[in-house]
Amino acid sequence: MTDKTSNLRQDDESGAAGAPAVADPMAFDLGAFFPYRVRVFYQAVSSSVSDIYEPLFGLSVSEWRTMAVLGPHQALSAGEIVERSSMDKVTVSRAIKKLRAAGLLKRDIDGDDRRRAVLRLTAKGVATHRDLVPLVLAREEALLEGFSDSERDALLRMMERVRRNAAALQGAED
Amino acid sequence: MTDKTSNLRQDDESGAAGAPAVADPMAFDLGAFFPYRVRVFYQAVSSSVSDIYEPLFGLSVSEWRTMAVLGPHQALSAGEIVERSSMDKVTVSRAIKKLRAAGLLKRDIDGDDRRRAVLRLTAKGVATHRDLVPLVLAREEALLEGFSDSERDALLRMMERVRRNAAALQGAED
DNA sequence: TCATAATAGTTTCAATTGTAACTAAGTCAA
DNA sequence: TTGACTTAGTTACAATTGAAACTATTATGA
Repeated sequence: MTDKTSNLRQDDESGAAGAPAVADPMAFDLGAFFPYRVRVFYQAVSSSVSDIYEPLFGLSVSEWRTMAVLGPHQALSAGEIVERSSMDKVTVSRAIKKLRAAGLLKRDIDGDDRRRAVLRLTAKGVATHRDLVPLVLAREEALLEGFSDSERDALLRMMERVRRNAAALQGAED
Repeated sequence: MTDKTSNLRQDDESGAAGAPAVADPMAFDLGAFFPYRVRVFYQAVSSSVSDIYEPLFGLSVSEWRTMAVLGPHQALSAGEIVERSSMDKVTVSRAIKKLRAAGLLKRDIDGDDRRRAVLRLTAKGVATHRDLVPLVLAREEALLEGFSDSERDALLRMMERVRRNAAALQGAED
């Protein structure tokens, strides 16, 4: 098993124009491919957190995120939850439906604009939020165990730089 | 909009035992939550790469990964692809089915163990792999634009440290 | 050697997800 | 006004996914 760090050969002269220099396309190593590493990283983090809120509180990812957004910002519309959670509106709509059925969230139709529904945590929702938040924060802390403050900062900054590079490759910046 | 970096307050005295110190559970900010940032990062990277292989080659994520693994390691069983791709066997089985239908991959039953099927890229599969790999590597490079070698290294190392922390939280190490 | 267990891979089923189409309500301009 | 457009949110539909059950084959142990 080769243990290489990168698929790119930076001292290669041959890749004159657009296509980058590659030692040998057939030698491509998925395990060294940055996006693959990102996925493995993401999956580990993601399932580590959902191991908290799923079995203990019966919440799906989108439900947890909806609760999380509503915690500090009492009284948001579905659209505002979409903005603050980077989920799409269908996902949010369904999360709201489930959370309402579970009695964690209530909905009031806005008097001025009757298309708009204002969402609030119920007393039960607030209690759940209060119980859940310290647990997920503890898990966050455990994931970053051994990282100094400046390392955490460096990691977040680099992730954000990559994200911006990705956004620049699409039309839509930031 | 608060622009805080972390939900944790490290100078808080109150969190004596297990539960970490939190300024105020209701003040939890999803946008500052590390796992949320990881997801945003992952989604940007992931869709940036699939923008290459999906429209241009009609491959799904799992199909691309299967091709990628088979490129350098001609002749693997489905199980070996599972190991090298961190996909589950159902996903791999389906990717193989599609790739066979597309004529990119062929399957031979192992003579010694007839449960086992050995998979190889066809000539067409090799050609596709050869065309595709430089494009995804160029995209990888674009995502890491502006990163020095040592920064790339630092990012990968930190992602791996987090992943190991996550693995340690489950039973199964590494 | 035959019953049981293990392994490779596939299929079934149910849950999750996103796109597109849709309903309902509000805005705006002629 | 009223007809066209926009916005908020939901529903319908199709694709993706994973857990569990299943088929087929091989290994093992009494």
